[in-house]
Amino acid sequence: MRDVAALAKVSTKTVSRVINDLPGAGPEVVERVRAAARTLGYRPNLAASGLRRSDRRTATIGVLFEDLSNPFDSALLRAVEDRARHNGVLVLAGSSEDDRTLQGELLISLSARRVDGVVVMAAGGHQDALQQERERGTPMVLVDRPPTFDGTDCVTTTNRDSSREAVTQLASLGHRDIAFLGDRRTLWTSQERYTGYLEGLAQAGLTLREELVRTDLHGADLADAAATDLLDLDRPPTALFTAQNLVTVGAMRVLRARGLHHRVALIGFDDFPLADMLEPGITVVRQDVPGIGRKAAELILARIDGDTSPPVHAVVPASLVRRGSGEISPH
Amino acid sequence: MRDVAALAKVSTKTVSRVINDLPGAGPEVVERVRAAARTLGYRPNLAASGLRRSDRRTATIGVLFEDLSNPFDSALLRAVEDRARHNGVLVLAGSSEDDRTLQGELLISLSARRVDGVVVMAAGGHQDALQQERERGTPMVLVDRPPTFDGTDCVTTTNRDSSREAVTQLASLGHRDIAFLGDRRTLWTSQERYTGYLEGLAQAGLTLREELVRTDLHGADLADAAATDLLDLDRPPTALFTAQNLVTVGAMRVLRARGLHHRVALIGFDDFPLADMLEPGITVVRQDVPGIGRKAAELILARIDGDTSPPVHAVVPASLVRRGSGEISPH
DNA sequence: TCCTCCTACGTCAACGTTGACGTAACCGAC
DNA sequence: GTCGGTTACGTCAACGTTGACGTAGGAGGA
Repeated sequence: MRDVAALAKVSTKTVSRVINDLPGAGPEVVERVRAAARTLGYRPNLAASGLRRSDRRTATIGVLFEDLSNPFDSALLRAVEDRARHNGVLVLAGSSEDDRTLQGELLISLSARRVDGVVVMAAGGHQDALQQERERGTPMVLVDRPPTFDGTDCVTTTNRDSSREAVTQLASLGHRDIAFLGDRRTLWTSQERYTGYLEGLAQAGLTLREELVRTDLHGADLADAAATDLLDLDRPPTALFTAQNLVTVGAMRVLRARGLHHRVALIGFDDFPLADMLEPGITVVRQDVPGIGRKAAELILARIDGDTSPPVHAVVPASLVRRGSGEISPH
Repeated sequence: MRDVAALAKVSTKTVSRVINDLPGAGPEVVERVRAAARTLGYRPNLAASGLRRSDRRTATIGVLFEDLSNPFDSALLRAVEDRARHNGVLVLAGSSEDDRTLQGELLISLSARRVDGVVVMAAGGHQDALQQERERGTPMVLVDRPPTFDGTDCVTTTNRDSSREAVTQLASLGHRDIAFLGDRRTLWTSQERYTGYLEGLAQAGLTLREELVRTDLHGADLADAAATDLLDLDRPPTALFTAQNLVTVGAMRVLRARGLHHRVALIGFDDFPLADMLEPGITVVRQDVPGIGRKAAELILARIDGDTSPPVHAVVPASLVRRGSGEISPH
């Protein structure tokens, strides 16, 4: 900046005025400064600027999801990024692996970089680190899972209602033995979807068969094993409700391996690419991922802009997409 | 920091020493400072620190890919992120939409935030903005596509050789009418894969039928239309080589719609989730995405650490994954 | 003519932190 | 007892930028 000022024969303050489009600089001075900045390849230092400015903004938000290579997470990131860029805000992204310790460390890293706010997919278990960061004043929006503490915005989907709808649909086709395959029980979404499953059973007048419920299926291998085990039961399920996308894929794989993919019904929570191209197409509960991301971004940007209205829990509706696998009757 | 110093009854310099684990602070002073920092919830300001430190690092790198919601890009991001985190480095991520203007703007945003280096998937066309940023001294690694200027590291895959291998495989089954469906011709990868296609034809003694070559298929809709058009030819292709993952999906969709998915052979460039679960399984050229990401991250971290060895063009081998669709004979 | 107001600049200090350097106290050696 | 060296601190300025404030010169009105 000093070099630019020297080349344009003005003070650094005037350079500051020019690059920030502030009044108080004559037309030919503006042109001189612009030219000098161009020839020197000058780029303002946003960190130094933020240090001095009164609002102390970095125009950067943090995004802490579970796994950025998961299609759900990356679609969400993209939606947040698009909305943020609209405001000139960039995104510092990290994967927490659903590990509280790692999430806490990443949160500290983001905090040290003075992000203006964070959008977090909370890791399972207690949320002490999140709550602490929130109480330090960091604007925060949780996505996918709600906070266990007060005063924080959050955006989720209709986990329970949509799960109930899926199970009701299966029951209406005559299924009486509907299995539940879920992700880790520590996750709120898993619990909600399980509750929806129970509600669906109850609504259809079906009794719960405990042995048809498998949870903590973290990863495709565990899902494979659980599905295999279920199909080996004396009275195997005629329909599966898989409550997470990787679990759905694992179950599908097992059904195909056994040639049962046209005989056992399957509804999965979360859509995934190519679900429509399989034989049969996979019926899923589709979340409105761009909608969730956009909403989360709008909330965090509003909070950063000083919105102090009461915390919001936005629920973005999911919808059942019928493609065939969920429309298979029991025999 | 001043508050911590006051509470611990030391100078800010001593606080600095303690939080940076520098010598020159007695054991009980260290403890007092740590306690004070804890009770006040103090977080060092990395921006201010970087401003003053001699190396001027922000421990942040920029990642500029085409579309973070594309599985290829997000897997790459994740690989870079993992390797970077290992060094305490965080990732500022952005999607360029393959738009040079947008990419340039994002590059300026990253530069203003003083990222230590950038990993870029160059947008098609000229790379003036990239070159300019590079010449300003920003460490840079290109992925997926090489630079059109000198002095910059890059990591790509075996586009040409693997494409040739795919076409050779189809020809060896007796296919003589092999179509090429490619992404935008401005992309280096498209050109390389097309060259590989030509080499494969030549190697098999086949002559090129120009009408079987369709390029600039940006997006699934264009791929659909091109595939439809090809299959409507008087002498339609008996095999398709699709040179990008979205194009592959579009072609698959058309083949299925026409009931030709068991009759027309298909090999795609880039693997995608569930390619193995389709009927038939889709034969693809699989890139080693984690390998590419790791290599790119290692290169940029090394450059940031002052590695001045000559620029590297790392080529990470891809491999042909046979799943069925590429093993269909012509009648 | 003189005063006021505005415009177009410049000067200075401060944002939070650390490098360079200073200093007081203590240690061991001669 | 003095001296050189080490340890454990503190002081000061500077990183790149901007808010607060100052000032010179010109325009406009009474």
